[in-house]
Amino acid sequence: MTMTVSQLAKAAQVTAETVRHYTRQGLLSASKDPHNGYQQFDQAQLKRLRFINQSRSLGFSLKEISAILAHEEEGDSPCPMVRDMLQQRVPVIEAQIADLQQQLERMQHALSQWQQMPDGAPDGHRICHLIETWEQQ
Amino acid sequence: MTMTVSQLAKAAQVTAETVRHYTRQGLLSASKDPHNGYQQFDQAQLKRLRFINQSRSLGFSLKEISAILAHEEEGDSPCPMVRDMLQQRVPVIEAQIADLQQQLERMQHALSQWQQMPDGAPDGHRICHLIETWEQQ
DNA sequence: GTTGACCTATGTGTAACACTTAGGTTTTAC
DNA sequence: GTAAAACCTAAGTGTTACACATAGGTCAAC
Repeated sequence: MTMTVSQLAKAAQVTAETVRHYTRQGLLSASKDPHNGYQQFDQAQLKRLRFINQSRSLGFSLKEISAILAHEEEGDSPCPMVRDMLQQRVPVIEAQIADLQQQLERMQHALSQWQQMPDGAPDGHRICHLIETWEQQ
Repeated sequence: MTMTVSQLAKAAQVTAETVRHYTRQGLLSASKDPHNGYQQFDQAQLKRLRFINQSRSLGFSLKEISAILAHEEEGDSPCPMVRDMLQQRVPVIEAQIADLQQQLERMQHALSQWQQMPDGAPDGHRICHLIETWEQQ
């Protein structure tokens, strides 16, 4: 009932490299086949890996997931922590969206400003006048 | 009329580390004071650094800015290239915004699903039922 | 028995810096 | 006049979550 790296990877829809990475980081644990040194994973590790995937799709970093798993291993319910972490992340993501939207507006603004402007050959004074004479905001 | 690292940094509103980084990456060039080995920057480098800042606020990476500067040093106008690069980036940024918005919705959806759910103590079968029983999409 | 598909460990690369280490230099204040 | 504060150097490490490369050992099938 144990699996190798790539069997576990396939079962959880990730690459073998990802499984190795998580194992190196201590998010998954493996025993070793004494015969050939291959890593062996059991069903509990598959559950763990699926848990990691779910958590990642909620936006948690590997470090945060480590903390959640560690919390649980000490016998505490990580759920209140998880609620908190997710709630705290909401405004962060909202800020990231706002930043990107501003970025997009700057880009579109520049493009429309540039629509009527010629390219201009290099004259030794300017690098690219489109950029240098572009007015922000 | 030459400046040290931190004088240049101050003039362009960046940190001294940033100036050193750009210099190491070849985006800025410096001569050396033979007396003490300090890097010396002239006005052209200040212009270059301001150009880099403008470009970065348009979303160009250092690698792309390198390419723009190299293009210009060969006597070609980088302007057509700059237009192209910016136009190509627009849909990329739009996609990033869409991704983040989906992410935000997943998070908010999870939080509202969890509102009525108890935390649940660890039972050896579940890590955090909030996450494990959470339904995506 | 060899080919192809797997496995191992270790190291490197990605982006754009920030920070640290360990030291030399210059300026300022007392 | 000197000592501290503030600067400078080069080189290396850390950040994120893997992907990829290297050099080799293992296993299943034909």
